[in-house]
Amino acid sequence: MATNHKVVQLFDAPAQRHDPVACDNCSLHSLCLPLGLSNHDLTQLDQIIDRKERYQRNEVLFRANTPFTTLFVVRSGTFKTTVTDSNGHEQITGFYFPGEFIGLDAIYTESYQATATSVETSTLCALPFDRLQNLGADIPQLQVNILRRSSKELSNDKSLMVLLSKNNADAKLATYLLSLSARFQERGFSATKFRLSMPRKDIANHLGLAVETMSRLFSRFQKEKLITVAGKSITLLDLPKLQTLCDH
Amino acid sequence: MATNHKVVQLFDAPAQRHDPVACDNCSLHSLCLPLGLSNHDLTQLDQIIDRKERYQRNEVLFRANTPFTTLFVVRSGTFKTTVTDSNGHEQITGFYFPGEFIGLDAIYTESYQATATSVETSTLCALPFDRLQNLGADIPQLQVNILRRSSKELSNDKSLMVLLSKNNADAKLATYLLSLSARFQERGFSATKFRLSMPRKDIANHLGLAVETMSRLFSRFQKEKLITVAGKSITLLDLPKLQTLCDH
DNA sequence: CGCGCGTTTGACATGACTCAAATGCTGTGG
DNA sequence: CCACAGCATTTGAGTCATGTCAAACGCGCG
Repeated sequence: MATNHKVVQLFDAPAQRHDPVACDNCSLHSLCLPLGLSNHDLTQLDQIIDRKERYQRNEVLFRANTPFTTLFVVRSGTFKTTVTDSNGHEQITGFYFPGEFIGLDAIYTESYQATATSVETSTLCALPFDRLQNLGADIPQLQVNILRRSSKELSNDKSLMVLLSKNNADAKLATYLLSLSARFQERGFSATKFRLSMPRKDIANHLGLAVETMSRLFSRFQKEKLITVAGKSITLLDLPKLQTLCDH
Repeated sequence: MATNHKVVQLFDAPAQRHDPVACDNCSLHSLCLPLGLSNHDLTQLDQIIDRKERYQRNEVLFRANTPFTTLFVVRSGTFKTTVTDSNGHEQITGFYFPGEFIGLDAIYTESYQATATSVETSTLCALPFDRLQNLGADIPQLQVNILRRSSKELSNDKSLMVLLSKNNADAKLATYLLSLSARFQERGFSATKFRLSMPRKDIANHLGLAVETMSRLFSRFQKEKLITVAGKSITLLDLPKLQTLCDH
């Protein structure tokens, strides 16, 4: 088995299959920065990457308003980013799965804009930004790849904004589930059966809904045979119908 | 006078003051790509920029799902981007003011993710992306600047997501008004008195509210002496109180 | 086994949407 | 210059979805 945990962590498998010490044999290769880089350039990139140890649940990776030094790429597990308003109310601005970048929005301001926390046991790669920029001056393709990642996150965020401006809870949840589905599929996992690594409370917060509404939605969607949920595992039964729910 | 229009267009002034034909003497210089570039590099950048003619109200700049070729920078006026779901319902994903980039989210997908439309009479600079990339290979600082712009928009979008997940209309409008205020101030305009170039309907749509709710909010905010509105012009009277409204 | 937290379910209040209509503004043509 | 058409904005009344409060339930962890 790929893991010795009692419960198979959805995203541990690919990272551990090869136990990557280099980008070269990382299963996330094609989702990440190495894309299109020569072997020589890849070796240079490899040398500046710090492969951090394991994060347990709810450990803080960095805090909002601290100096930006490092970009992170999730290798396994899940992270979330949160901002806290002056009332102390927390708002989750994003979940991050393997191959996704954390901290891109801090490049401009040179300080992290949100607090990043692990949602479950997770690992990641750390890319010191100054060294990455030095490298980028010699490897234009690397700069392009970083920009492309940033563009991709922009594109995601726009979709999320559309999701959030829907004034209909059904549409919000349906859209969110399909977005998860697409991201999992992109990573070689099932598009219809996956594990919700984050608690209901976090999904609700992220979607701007009350936990109770979330829970009721899960129940109703199940009654309507759109999904089946059992604790953290979920199966999407009727993708087309979920799709139509998205459009109000 | 800087303009011969009957009504002074808020953002016409700076663009017309110097009537820029080159980045060098453009008043948006410091907000835009030229930042930190040598004169030599700037000349090269200048040469690939196409300074488009004037757009009238409600003209389409590009449509969603068409091939991405060009980044745009607003020189004067306002643009908006919209996505349309399969029900034909439009959602405004962003407004763009002078010095802001349109199309950054299309770099990854290589097709525009939204339709861009002028909100009022506007002008812009067009940057062919392939030529920009060629130039970037020789000018690392240019690549960095583009990435920084992209990062800045990410940062903006995250804020907007926080705004949209608020389930309280007062907070949404207050946050939005303060965000406009900050952007105007950044461009050297008053932080408390400005013109809403977009119709109420568009603001409502952008914030995920009904037009009627928007209108009622404006009325109530006025009654509570937080703002004064007269048609398209608005004055923020009580920034601190607006600020507290943002936090639910 | 029992505690605590995450989740579910119920009852109720309320804020925002919908529908409807009045009013105001803008641009156009006579 | 005025009249009018069309659209944007405002205001009102009523409904409904979602939030809030409260309590029960169940699962995981110590």
